[in-house]
Amino acid sequence: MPAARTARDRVRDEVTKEILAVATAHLARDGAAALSLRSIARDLEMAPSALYRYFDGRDALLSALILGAYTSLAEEAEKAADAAERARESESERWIAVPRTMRRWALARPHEWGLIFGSPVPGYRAPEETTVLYTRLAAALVRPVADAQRNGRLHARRRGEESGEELSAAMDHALAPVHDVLLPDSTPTTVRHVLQSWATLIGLISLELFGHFHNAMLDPGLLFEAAMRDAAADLGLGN
Amino acid sequence: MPAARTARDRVRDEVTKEILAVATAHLARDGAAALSLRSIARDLEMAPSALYRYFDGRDALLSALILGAYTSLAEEAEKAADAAERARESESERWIAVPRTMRRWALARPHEWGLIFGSPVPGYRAPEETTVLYTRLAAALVRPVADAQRNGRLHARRRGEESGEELSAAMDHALAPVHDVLLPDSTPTTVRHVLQSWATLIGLISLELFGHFHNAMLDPGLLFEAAMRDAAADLGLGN
DNA sequence: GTCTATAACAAGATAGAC
DNA sequence: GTCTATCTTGTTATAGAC
Repeated sequence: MPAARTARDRVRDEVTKEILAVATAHLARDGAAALSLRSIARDLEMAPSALYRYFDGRDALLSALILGAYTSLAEEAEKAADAAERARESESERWIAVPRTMRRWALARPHEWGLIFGSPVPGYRAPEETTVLYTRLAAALVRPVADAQRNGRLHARRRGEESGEELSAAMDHALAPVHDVLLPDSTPTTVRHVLQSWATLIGLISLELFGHFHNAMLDPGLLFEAAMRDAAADLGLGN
Repeated sequence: MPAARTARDRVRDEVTKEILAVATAHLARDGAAALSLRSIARDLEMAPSALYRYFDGRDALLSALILGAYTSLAEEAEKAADAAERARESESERWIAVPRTMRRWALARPHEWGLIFGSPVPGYRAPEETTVLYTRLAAALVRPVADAQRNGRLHARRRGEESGEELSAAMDHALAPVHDVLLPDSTPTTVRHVLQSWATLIGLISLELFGHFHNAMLDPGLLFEAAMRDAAADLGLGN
């Protein structure tokens, strides 16, 4: 049936893109809270009500922006992971590639970072498709770990085990989803370290972006590099 | 001059408290974005414009709420640090006490956590007084580390040093503010580990609270405990 | 059917007169 | 303290143009 792309369809896509472009610009300038349909309509020189032909309302537009942010971040991460893989860098360098790219991405578009990792606006919960993109992002980050594991070149310190990690049973179960989807060949300890590194990574970028390092940590980038290096060592990635 | 606390002053304080109480309740129910002066005024059965006699506007009210959140969190953290100190627990247990309290606090009042550690609403930047409270919070967290250091019972692994931490110069400078204010007797490596732990701590709680562990990490509390235990080990705190 | 504009409604923040 | 006026916002109803 609709294999035919009518002229109207093309115009519709065009206008949709324009709306999203203006909305993204407003988001970057004023933040999500200040996003206003009327203001976007003014910029586009159309009536506010006309926007409703393209988006169900403010919430739907915001959802589209959230989805766009997720997509952009996931794609950037995958590109970085691919590049590091092709460049045959050391394992720890490959590991750091994605975090570094995420930080750069975040610094370039802080409000979009906030859309993903900031306080969720109650009501407009993230659209369903974001879970797929979240997984793609996580998979890009984890790829060097999975590769090293597969090649038997992962020499984890198993810090926890040394001191007798007794909670394995409950912990294993709690880690199962990530374990199964992202790192099926790895040990639970590796999965746990990956999750902790994920928290450190998100925490460092958010603290920097949200102003918590102001006058405290003078060079967040330096700390970030050191932290991700530590994470690589904890995971047992060679350099 | 106004050493005399007139009756009007007392009433004014009373009403101010009532406003803050209602505002806090609304915040907990609907989140910061939905905070509405009119709705608060309705609950208090007064005219919306009357609120301007007590707060300069919506932004000022929100600033007061932010300040309240900081105060509450800092006080809870200090109480937890005091209790752990009095209980003469092991050093790693003392270290975990404050993070554990922070997580509990956050789970009980997620919107207030978002006010402090979530995406900042552009415009209402945090009031100046928050820096003092932020320092009190950090000092409570760090107290066991400083004590162990002072008693010569800190056996840091100095993981970074082993592999030749060449960036000491720039890193030392970047760490200086935290070093001087919070941990003057410690090594830069300890300060760095504290900052990384801080990021992990904030990251874990935020990820949990903002829904990123939904269907991924089934028991965030377990991961939190393990991560903070790891942090204690990295810092060289005995158990 | 599809798009757009006009107009209207409800809710909100805020300033000023009283 | 209140009331009123002005401005902004999201949203919808309606009617006309392609």
